[in-house]
Parts: sequence; structure tokens; C-alpha cells
Amino acid sequence: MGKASRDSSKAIARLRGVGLRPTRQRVELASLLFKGPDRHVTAENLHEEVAGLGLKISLATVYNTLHQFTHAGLLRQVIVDAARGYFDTNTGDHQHFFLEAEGTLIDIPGEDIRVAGVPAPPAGMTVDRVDVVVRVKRA
Amino acid sequence: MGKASRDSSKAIARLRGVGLRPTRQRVELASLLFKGPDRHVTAENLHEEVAGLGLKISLATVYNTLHQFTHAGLLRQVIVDAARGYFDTNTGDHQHFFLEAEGTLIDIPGEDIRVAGVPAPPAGMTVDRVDVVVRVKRA
DNA sequence: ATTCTTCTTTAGAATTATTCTAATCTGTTG
DNA sequence: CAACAGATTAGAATAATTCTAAAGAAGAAT
Repeated sequence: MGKASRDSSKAIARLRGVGLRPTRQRVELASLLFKGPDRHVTAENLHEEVAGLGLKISLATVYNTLHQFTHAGLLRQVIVDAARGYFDTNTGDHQHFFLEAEGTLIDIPGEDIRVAGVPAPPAGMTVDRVDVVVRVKRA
Repeated sequence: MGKASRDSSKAIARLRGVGLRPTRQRVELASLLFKGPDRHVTAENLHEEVAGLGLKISLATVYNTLHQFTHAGLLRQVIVDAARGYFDTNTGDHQHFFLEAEGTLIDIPGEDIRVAGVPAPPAGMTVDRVDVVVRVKRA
């Protein structure tokens, strides 16, 4: 049994486990994503990687699949840049609640919230700022 | 001396203080943003508000001005939604360093980092998740 | 005040990441 | 293996934002 087929049986099992049909595209993407150590990908760079390997998966499918995997709990989305710019007149030390449903922000005073245990940043880097977003939803 | 003119002298002083020419558009936006309690705005909704008051400021200028105010330290940008989707194969409890210059993510283990003092969410809401992004830049 | 120079504003085009659409194809089930 | 629900795809559409290049205002110098 070759490495690729071992990868794909694991991927197929994982997909079945979360109720997703193991199509060629999903199996190939899952194999790539989960065969090695943890990684961070964007749709664009995963699509390029796939193309580089000679696999044929459309960009739309890469987007669909990343979202399906995320809903299924296989991936998690990390939010670091702004699709919609929210600007705050309060420039002091504080953080935010974000009500996803309404797109509303509520301030959390800086005296209330504390972040501890931030490791040293990579060599040659300094901390610019620490952003905390507490995402809340209807109970 | 009327309220509007008091607002605009304050706005003019504030703009001069950060080295921005007090043009009509900047004065009007600063007056609106800083006259009352702290607020959160998007370019789009501020532009609508301005239009509703009968003031004429183009959307491009609202964008420019919000960024200038932000660079000048008068505003702060809050990042809550994703312009570029980063997906992480690590779905466990952890947070991230974000190297803005390169657009790179580095995991911070969940055992390392701790967030304390999060107030109770608004009534009827529950915390979905708490995201911490430690933004780092070249020292 | 008038002119000069530089900074600003603006409308509209361009860009970027993403989602939608509608046609085609593929897994799974009976 | 036929049929159907679900998946994939190319390309169009969308949304927020930025860019462009031309016209307009601020402040300085005369």
C-alpha cells in the first residue's frame, strides 16, 4: 500500500466521519491539508499548490471545500484583516464584543480584560498590539 | 457662539494638533465623530450619515479621511471580519501571532495564553469564541 | 489681495477576494 | 446500472475598497 493511497483512505474516513461525500476533490484537498503538520492556508494559495501538483480543482471548489471543512469542524478560520473597516473613536486601551448577527461592536474597557502568557514574539519582532475579539451569538 | 461653530473650532484645533489641514470635509467629519460619545463607524455608514445631514463629501474622501485620522491616532481600526480567509488545520484551543508585513500566522498554544476579565455578554447572548491576535512588526 | 505651490477632493474606473449561477458531472442507492 | 441528489465548474456578478488623473481649495510668498 503506497503513501498516497494511505493518505486518501485516511482522508476518506475523515470525510465520512463528518458526513461529507468523499469526492475526488475533497479527498485530494483533505489529504494535502491533513497529511503533515498543522498549517495555515488561504483559498488562493491552496489552489496554487494543488495546480502545482498537477491536480485539477477549480478555485470555486477550493473555496466551497474550505468552508465545508470549516463548518464540519475540520478547519478553523482565523480573522486577521478587515473586509469591512470598522473605525472606533475610542483609541484608548480596550477590546470588543462583536455581535456577528448584527455586525455590531461593543467596547470592553481595558481595565476589565487581561491577556496573560503571550510568548516572546519571533526574533527581530516586537508586539505592535494585542487584539481581543469576543464573538457573541444569540443564546 | 453657536453649537456648530464651537464643534468646528474644536475640530479645527484637533486637526491642527495632528498636522492635518482643516479642510471643510475633514472638519465636518471630525465634528461628527468627536462631538458626542465614542462610536464605531464604517466608511459606508458614515458617508450615509453625512449625506443625510445634507453635507456633501464623496465616499472616496470618507475613506481617505478615516485612514488619515487613524494614522494620526484619532481613530483606531477594529478588525472583526476577514478580507482574506486564512484557514487553520489546528482546530484546538489556541491563538495567533500575525506578522502584518508578510501576512504570516504563527500559532500560540492555548495553554500559554490566557484571557481573563471578559465581562458578561449582552443579555440573550453567549460567547461563541474569544479570538486573540498578537500583531507583531519588525523591531 | 494675487499668485504660486502643494495638498485635497472627486467621479468614475480598476482591483481583489469572494460568491453566485446555471449547466454539467459524479457518488450513492435501490 | 439507472436515477437522483449532491458536487463541480467556468465565468459572470458582487462588495468593499483603492486608484487615477483632473479640478479645486489652503497656506505661503510676494
